[in-house]
Amino acid sequence: MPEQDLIAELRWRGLIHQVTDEPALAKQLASGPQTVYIGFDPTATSLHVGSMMQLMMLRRFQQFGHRPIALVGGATGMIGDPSGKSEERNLLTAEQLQENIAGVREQISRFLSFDGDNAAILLNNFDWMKDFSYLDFLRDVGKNFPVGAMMGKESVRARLGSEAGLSYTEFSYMLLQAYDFVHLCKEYDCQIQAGGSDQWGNVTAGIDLTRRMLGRQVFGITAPLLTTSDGRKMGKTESGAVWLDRDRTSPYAFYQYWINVNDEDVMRCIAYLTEIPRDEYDSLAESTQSDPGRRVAQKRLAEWMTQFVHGDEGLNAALSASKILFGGEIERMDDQALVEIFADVPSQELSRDLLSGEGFWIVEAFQQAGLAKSGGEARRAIKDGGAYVNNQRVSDMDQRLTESDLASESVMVLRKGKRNYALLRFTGR
RNA sequence: GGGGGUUUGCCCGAGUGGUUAAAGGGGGCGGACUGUAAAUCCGCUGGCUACGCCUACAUUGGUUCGAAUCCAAUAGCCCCCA
Repeated sequence: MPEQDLIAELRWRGLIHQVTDEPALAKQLASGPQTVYIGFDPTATSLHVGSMMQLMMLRRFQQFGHRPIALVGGATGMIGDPSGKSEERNLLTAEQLQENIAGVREQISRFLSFDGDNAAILLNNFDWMKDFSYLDFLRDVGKNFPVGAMMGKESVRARLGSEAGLSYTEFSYMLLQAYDFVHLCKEYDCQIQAGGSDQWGNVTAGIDLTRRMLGRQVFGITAPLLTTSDGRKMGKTESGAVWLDRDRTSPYAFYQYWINVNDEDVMRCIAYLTEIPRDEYDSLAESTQSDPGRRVAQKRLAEWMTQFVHGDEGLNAALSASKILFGGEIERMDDQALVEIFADVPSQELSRDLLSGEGFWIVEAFQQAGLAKSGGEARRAIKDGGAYVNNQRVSDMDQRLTESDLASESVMVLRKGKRNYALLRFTGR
């Protein structure tokens, strides 16, 4: 692919929020392969969909022949970036940080190519920060930071104006990140730092520092944040963030998240997060416009994302689970298949004896399954017509469950409302 | 330190002696509609061995046949004077 198209590619996808000296950067990009870096905070053992933007950004650079550096913030993670945070962060423990770094590294490595002329590089800034003494750092780096300029940064101003305040530690964060850029520029000839728009302050701090310390012009480019049309951050559900790690967010839940994206947001997600090309994008946009009910764009987005993050088998699992959970009869299935499909659903093990004799009272069953906090709540669900056993509505308050109500050898599928499922497994004797 | 006010169910907020498990709104949960959406509409929203019983209106103790409603003390919050 011709290098000069990168900017155009990023632009039509809406991925350029701010750039420093765009004409010079365009020239630089056109002059040959460049090295670009993005930092990732090891705040958890997994990245979430918010970080996908950054990951994809590196991929896009790589696809256009540039060399990406993914920097895991082992050192900066010890401090905590105040950008966009309204309160002082708790410091992570050393062990926690180690685990996080390992998890994040593993994930990043899955999405970049480590072969060829422009093989990606994975670094940890702890490696060059660990031997930097406090005194040396103050003399070499700190000296180049006018406090006035630091005070002007949005991330600092926001916090100083609030009750939460800002510790010296977090105040110093930007020096560390800025120095990363200097280091990468010196050691890897890295001249571009990318990131989310909340990183603008840190990025420009790095650019200034590089100019002062190395006398070199380097560039910054930030992408917009992934937000919904009403301004909220995307990638959050009631139960928390949407993670890339299948143990935290199953392929099914991941798929469902994207399927449910609003019409107003879906095209932006496709542009920002996928590599679906322009012409298909246009036809999806057209379809969303003319026939929103079919949700062609949502399906494509969910499919692409799930496939990309969880592979073919992840996507297949998500698709088959979705099919059953949103309609299908549940009958004559086997334990194995049921448990797989309902992998996300809470389950309870109960004694099989409950099913013999009189049977197991439906109200009690819903309580045990965790679908109702009290008997009253369970009764209400039944009265309101919102209680289902194996996807069939229950109307009789006094119903007793027996072996004939099992959906498979030992499992019963209870549901309250549209989507609240729970499994009861009747085992033992 | 003195004076006044306030305290209600998940939240806000009516209610000043008896059909009050407590108006109304929000939220939540169901249902209908729908596109596994949004909007809209409807129902439910203390517990239980459930047409009955129990526990609830800051806490404790009183008055009364009967109190969330009256009295007293205690605690929290708010305001005014010093």
